[in-house]
Amino acid sequence: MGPWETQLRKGLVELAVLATMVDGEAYGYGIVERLRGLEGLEFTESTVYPVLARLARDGFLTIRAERSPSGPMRRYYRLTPAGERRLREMSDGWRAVSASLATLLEGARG
Amino acid sequence: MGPWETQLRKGLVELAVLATMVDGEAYGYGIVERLRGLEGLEFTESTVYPVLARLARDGFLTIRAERSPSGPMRRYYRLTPAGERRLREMSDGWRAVSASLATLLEGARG
DNA sequence: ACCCGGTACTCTGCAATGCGAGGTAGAGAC
DNA sequence: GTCTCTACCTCGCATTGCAGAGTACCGGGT
Repeated sequence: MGPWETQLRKGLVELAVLATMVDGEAYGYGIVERLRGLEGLEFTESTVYPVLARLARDGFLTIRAERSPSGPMRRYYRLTPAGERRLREMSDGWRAVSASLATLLEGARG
Repeated sequence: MGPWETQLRKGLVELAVLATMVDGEAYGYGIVERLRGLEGLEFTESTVYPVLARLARDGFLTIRAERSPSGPMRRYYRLTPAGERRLREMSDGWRAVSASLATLLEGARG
C-alpha cells in the first residue's frame, strides 16, 4: 500500500485500538483481526503490539493473561479510567479534524 | 499541542494543501493562514513549504511567481491533472478511513 | 536614514511512529 | 515429525511534522 496511507494512519492506531476496548477486553491478535475488516485500518502486528505496550506503560490499559483455547496465552487489555478519558479526548480531536477537513473538501464542492 | 495530534496530522497536510487549490491558485503563506482557521489543521510554515516543494517535484503542482503587493515575491501553486487525480484519491481514502473509524466509535455507542 | 512589524520563503535537526522482516512458542491435524 | 494456525515480541529503517533560526522584501513612523 502507498506511503501516504501509512502516514495517514499515524496516530490513528492508538485511537482505533482504544476503541476496540470500549465494551470490554481485547487481546492483540484479536484486535489485528478485527481491524483487518475495516478499510484503511488494516494494521499489522508489528504496529499493534508496540502500541498496546505503550498504552499499558502509560497507564491507559491494564493487562490480564489467560489461556487460549487454540494457542499460546492471550494477553487481555482493558481500559483504565485514564484510558477512557484518553479515548474521549482522541475521539473528540478526531471529530474536530474530521469536520475541518470536511469543510475544506466540501468548500471545494467535492 | 500533544504529540498524538502531531501524528494524526501526518499525511493530512498533503490532502489539506491540495484541497486549498481546487478552485484556483494558492501560495504558501496564504495556505498557512487559511488552514490556521481550521481546528486541527494549524500547520506551520516549516510543515507546509516542504510539502509544496515535494508535491511540485512529483508533478502534482505547477509553480508561477508573482509580485506581492505587500512583501516579497509569492509563489503561486496550481493543480496539474495528476494533482487533481491525487486529490481525488486521497479524498476517497480519507473518506474510507473516516467511515471505518466512525463505525468503530459508533459501535462503541460513543 | 533608521528601525520595526508584517509578509514570504528556506533550511537544519530532532522526535515520533508505522511496518517489513524475522523470531519464539503453544496446540491440534495429518 | 512436520505443517498450519494462533499468539506474542523485537530490530531497524523510512517518512514526516515541526520548533528554531535565518534571509529578504516592503511600507510607515520617526
